[in-house]
Amino acid sequence: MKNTLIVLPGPTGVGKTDFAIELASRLGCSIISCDSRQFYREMKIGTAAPDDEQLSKVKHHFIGFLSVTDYYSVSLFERDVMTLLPSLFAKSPVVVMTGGSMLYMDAVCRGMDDIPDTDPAVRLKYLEMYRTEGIAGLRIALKMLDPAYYSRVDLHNPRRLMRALEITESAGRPYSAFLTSTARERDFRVIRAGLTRERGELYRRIDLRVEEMLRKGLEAEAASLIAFRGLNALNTVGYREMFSYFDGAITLEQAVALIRRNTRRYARKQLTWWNRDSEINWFDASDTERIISWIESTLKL
RNA sequence: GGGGAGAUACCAAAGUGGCCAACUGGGGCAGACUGUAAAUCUGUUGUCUGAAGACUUCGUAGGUUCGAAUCCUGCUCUCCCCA
Repeated sequence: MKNTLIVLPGPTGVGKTDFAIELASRLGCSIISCDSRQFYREMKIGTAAPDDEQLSKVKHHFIGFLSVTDYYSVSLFERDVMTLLPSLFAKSPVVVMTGGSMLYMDAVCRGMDDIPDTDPAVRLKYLEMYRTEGIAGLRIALKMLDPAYYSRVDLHNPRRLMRALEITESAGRPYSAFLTSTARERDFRVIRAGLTRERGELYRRIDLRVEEMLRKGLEAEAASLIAFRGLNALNTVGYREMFSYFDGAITLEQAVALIRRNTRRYARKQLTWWNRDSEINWFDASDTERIISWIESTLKL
């Protein structure tokens, strides 16, 4: 049997963690977590990271291996997973990967193009340009430096514009020149079983999970991280809302309502992303046996 | 009991004779996405339609007018003040 990565995408709160543990236990393999916020060890509660009991059942990788102050990125994740996988496949012909970070998942399954690192000073330069000249300034600059990308980028999105500009300037070549839009060859097979649920059911589970986070001490966890609120890792549902509660801008009740709402939105966004991935076979997450039997029969093919 | 204010689409809230199917915000729904991605951004939101367009809306029942969410009258309800 060819080495196979069993990928389980699914919206937040759908029940990926439990299912992945069940599956990996049966297959006797370990789990690669693909959740860009569960990477951080200081953010266990708000990201609903697997707890000690769950972690003791199956070996997990990429849970809590970073500090919020560490720099990390999609391409580093791709590199780290590619480095780790051979050793995992040496122990088992299958490996389970689950999580909610769409781009990170794609990076592992299809690869990211090689794009050079940027000079932080260049990023600051364009951030400053955005502040002083607004989106229009970024557009003018991009139109000049990378007309090809300009013609297809979302011209309303400052992040995308600044990113393209900083790459172009740092590398001395247009950003678009680095984009190949071809999937990278992998020496293992990838099969995808998407976990979803009926929308109302998913929303109910999200609400319950937010309640559980509060019981487990989300407020205290967020409070302990308030000094790091400016870091990217903390620009995360569950923490942002708590910070504005600490600021006195909203009540705790409002913060909780916002966390629920923003989590639902995130779930929808995830579904939108995966919607265009025709290689995902979708299942109702409650159909554990059905999913497992599909995976087992697919592995034999 | 007396006086005043108001009832607008899922919610809030503009509109005070034609440019109104109705500003705007929220929410909902949909979409984009190549190292900030749980981020960042976009569209749409009365009904039917692919669209042009048609049809039904602004508490309710009438009326005035070529024409009403906008003016008049009755009714219902809500809020505030005085008793």
